Amino acid sequence: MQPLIATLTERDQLTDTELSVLMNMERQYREYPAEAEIIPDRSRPTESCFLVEGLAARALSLQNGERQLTALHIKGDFVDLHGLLLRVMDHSVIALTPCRVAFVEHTVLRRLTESHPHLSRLLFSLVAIDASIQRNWILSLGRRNAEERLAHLLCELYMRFKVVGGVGDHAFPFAISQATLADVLGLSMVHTNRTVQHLRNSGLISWQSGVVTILDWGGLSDLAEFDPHYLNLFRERR
Amino acid sequence: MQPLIATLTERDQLTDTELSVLMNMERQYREYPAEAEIIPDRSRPTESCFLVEGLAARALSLQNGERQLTALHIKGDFVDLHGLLLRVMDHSVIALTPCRVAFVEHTVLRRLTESHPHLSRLLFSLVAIDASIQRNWILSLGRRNAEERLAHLLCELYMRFKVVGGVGDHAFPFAISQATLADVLGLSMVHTNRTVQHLRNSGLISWQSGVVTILDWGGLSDLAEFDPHYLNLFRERR
DNA sequence: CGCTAGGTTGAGGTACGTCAAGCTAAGTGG
DNA sequence: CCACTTAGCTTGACGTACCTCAACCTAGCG
Repeated sequence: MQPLIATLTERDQLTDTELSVLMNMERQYREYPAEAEIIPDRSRPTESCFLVEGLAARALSLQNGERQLTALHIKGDFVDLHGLLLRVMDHSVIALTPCRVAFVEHTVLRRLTESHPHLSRLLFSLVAIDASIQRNWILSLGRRNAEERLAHLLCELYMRFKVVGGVGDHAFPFAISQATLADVLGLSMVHTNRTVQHLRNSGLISWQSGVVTILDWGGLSDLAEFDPHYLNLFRERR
Repeated sequence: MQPLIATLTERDQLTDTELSVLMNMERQYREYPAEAEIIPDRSRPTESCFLVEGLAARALSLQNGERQLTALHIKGDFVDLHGLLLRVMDHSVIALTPCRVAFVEHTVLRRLTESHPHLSRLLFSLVAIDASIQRNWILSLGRRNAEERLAHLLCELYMRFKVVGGVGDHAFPFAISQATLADVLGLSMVHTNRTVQHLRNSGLISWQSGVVTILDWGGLSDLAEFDPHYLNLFRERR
């Protein structure tokens, strides 16, 4: 529960009642190996889920098999809250690394949203923050070159990881293959590789055994024109 | 009010009470000329708005002045519902053509969401549908070439226009410059021009005096691999 | 009649993609 | 301990989808 609570309290204060509502929320934990499908496209989930551990993604594909990941999720992210609103999935959610996921019945969530309006708004604001992140990905894909795009992604991930903890000094776990990263960046694998190497050779980052370390935060965030505002990492009456 | 009600009833049935709540919702209309800023970036709106007439967009920019539009909005779209959740804007909303916009105080909306949970969910599901559209733009920008990207956009817009009416047979108003379209597609103006011409010369579309006509829906939607499912254009208990 | 915004065209450059080969490290079986 | 396999990373050569620059064209408008 810790990561989800951290994600929420970063955005607004929770009352003791709200905290205990969350702590006591009926849920079921499931484990997924890397590459597993957590929620299939076109399914009609009857429960929503949040990530407790691991890295997951939303995936969309073309008929020729090309794949684009439209969001990356880390522990604390309510991955599928919008399933509560949309009913039929328009994309799939997959585990990129082994994942531990907590599932909550829609009925439980719906009851919660009706009895705790503030907590409900706070939860839905996570959906809005996700949308805000997606807008920034659109900006990256449309107007940033490969290097800037990767730099921006790494800045974003570091800031998000800092909220839920478990990161070292400017370092965070990122145990995915470059082929997967290519599906995030909308690039080919080969060019992704060259882009990663370029950031490494510029001394901006290191990336080894599944851990990214940002060696020069100023340099990387300047290159990316990174402005964390869109992540809503501030307490606000919501 | 008609377009908003059409947008909502396309997704779920409204009770008479909900209809009258909407009809009687306090609101204020404002007009904007093309290019005007409807909601500035970094502002803290105290009201949300929906489009009654015209074409609007969400805009994000880089320091060098390059611009990316992250969403296109037509009449009936609740452009800024998420301002209710996020407080500080992370992008600007601009009028692409002359726009008529209805503003509703956050206090009014908040009261509504607390007294009418179903209507509230239905409104928030519009936010989720926006996010779903954004995911598809990410797919387009990451994995579709210029022609497929434009084809997909036009298919999407036609389907959305059909819901709110006022369109001819496979035709809809699209009175923007190719430079603006380039900012939607993440392309240069020159290449956008060539892409438009190519679709025209293939006999798939015509685009003149601000009206796009899809001459060959099958051809265009095949080219785009368009599947309207993500627009949630079906009635569903929400 | 001239001005202007927007559309069109051509020529040349570049950031990417594709293909194909080779490398490295970790795991597997003998 | 050593072949052998495999997944992932790396490199080079070459192709192409897009970008940039710059000119010109067109229709609408004062």
